[in-house]
Amino acid sequence: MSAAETEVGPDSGPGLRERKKQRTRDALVRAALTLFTSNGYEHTTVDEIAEAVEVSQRTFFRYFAGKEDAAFAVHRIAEAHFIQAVRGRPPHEAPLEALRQAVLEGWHTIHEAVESVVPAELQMRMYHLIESTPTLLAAHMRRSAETEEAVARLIAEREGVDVDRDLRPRVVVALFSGLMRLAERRWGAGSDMSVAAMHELTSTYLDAMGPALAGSWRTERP
Amino acid sequence: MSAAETEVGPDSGPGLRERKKQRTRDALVRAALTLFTSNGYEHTTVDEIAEAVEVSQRTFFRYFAGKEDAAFAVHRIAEAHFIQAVRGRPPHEAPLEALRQAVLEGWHTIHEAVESVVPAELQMRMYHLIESTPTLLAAHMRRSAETEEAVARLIAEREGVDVDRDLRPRVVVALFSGLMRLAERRWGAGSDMSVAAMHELTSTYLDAMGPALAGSWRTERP
DNA sequence: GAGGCTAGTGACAGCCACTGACAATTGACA
DNA sequence: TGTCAATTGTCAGTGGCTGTCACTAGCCTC
Repeated sequence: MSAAETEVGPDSGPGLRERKKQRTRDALVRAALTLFTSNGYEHTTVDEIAEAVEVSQRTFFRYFAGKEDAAFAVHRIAEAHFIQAVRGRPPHEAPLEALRQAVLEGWHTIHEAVESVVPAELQMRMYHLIESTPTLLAAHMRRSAETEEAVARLIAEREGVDVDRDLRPRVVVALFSGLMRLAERRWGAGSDMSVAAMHELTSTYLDAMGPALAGSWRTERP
Repeated sequence: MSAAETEVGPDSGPGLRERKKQRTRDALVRAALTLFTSNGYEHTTVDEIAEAVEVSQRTFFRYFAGKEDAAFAVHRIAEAHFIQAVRGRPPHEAPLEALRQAVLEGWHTIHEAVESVVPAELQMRMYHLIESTPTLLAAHMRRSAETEEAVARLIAEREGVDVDRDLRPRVVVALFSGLMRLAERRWGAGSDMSVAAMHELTSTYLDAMGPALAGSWRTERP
C-alpha cells in the first residue's frame, strides 16, 4: 500500500471510480445552473437536469439533497474560502477590520476557485436568479446564517472570548453580515459585477455604518 | 343598505359568510400549529390539518398559499403591528432610537393581538420549531428581509431622504434587524419567554453594539 | 487473474405538496 | 323564492423526493 502510494506518483490519487463521480457531479451542477438560469428555477424539473447529463433522476438525488442543494453548489465553495480568509487574518487586527479585509482580499481567490467549476458569467446569472426567486432567496439567507455562526465562533476564538458568554462576537458578525448582504444585493442589481465593484460597495456600506447610527440625520454639525 | 347598517348594530359588520370564513381560517391555523408543534413540521401533512378541521385539502390551499404560509399566520400579525409601532414614533426621535422604542413599546400590543388567535404557549412552541426546522427558518428569514425593506422605506420617508440614494435607511435597519434576530434567537433558546425578558434582551444587544465595534477587544482603556 | 465485495446506478413504486377544472352547495340579495 | 356569485368538494395530474431491489463495474484479496 505505502509502496504504491509513493511509487505511482501524484496523479494516482483518486481512482477511476472517484474521478467518474466528480465528473458526473460537475456535469450535474453545470447542467442545473444552465437550465435554472435559462428557464427559471421553478420551471426546471429534476428530470430535465438528469436527462441533460444522461443519468437517472434517482442518481441526481444521490449527489444532491435536492434541487435547491444543486443551486448552491458554487456558493458552498465561496463560503469555505471566506472562512479561510478570516482565519488567515493577522491576530492584531480589530475584529471588524479583519472581517473587512477578509472579504476584500479573499474575493480574488474566491472568484478563481468558482470559475474553475462554472464560467463566471453563469454564476453571475445565478446571483440574479437567487435574488428573484423566493425559494432560493430563503435558502440563501439560511445558509448565510449558518456561515455567520461559524464566523462568530472564529472571531471569538481569535479574540479569546467565550462565544456564549460574550455578546460581541455574534454582534459584530451580525452587523457586518447585514452590511455585506446590502452590498451583495446592490452588486447583483447593478450591471458592473466585477470584483472591483464589489470592493467599492463593501467599503461604501461599511463606511456608512457610522453616519447611519448618528443621533439625528437632519441636524448638520453646527 | 345604509339602513341595515345603521339599524342592526355593530355586530352586523361581517355577514354570515364572512364570519364562517374567518372561523374556518382560525381553526386551520390552530390545527396547523397544534399539529406542527406536537408532531413536527415535516411530519405533518396538509391532509391531516384539513381533516382536523373537517374540510377538504383543496380548501386548505384556498386559505393558505402552502403549508409554510399557515405556519407564519401569527407572525404576519406581529409584523404588521411592528410596522404600525414604527409609524407611530414621534418624528423627533433618532432613527435607531425610534426602532428601539417601537419594539419595546409595541411588544405588549403584539402579544395581545397574537393571543387573540392562538394561545401564547402554542406560539412560543412555534418559535422553537421555526428555529429548529431548516425549511421554516429559511422562510422566516426571507420574511424578515421583506419586513426590513418595508421598515427601511418607512425610516427614509420619516427622515425625508431617498431610500435608493441615501444608504443610511437600509443600513440602520439592517444593523437593527441583525441585533433583533440575535435577541430573538436567545429569547427562544431560554426558558423565560416573557415580554419582560424580550425587553431586556433587546436592550442588552443594542447596547452591545458600541463595544463590539470598538477597535480592539483586548486592550483596556489606559 | 478469478472470484468476491461494494459503491454507484437504473427502474419502479409510492408519498406528499400543490394546481387546474368542473360540479355541487350555500349565503346574499333582489 | 329564484337568481347570482362566492365557497367548497371531487377528481385528476404534476413534480419533488424517498425506499427498495436488482444489476453493473471498479476494486481488492488470495
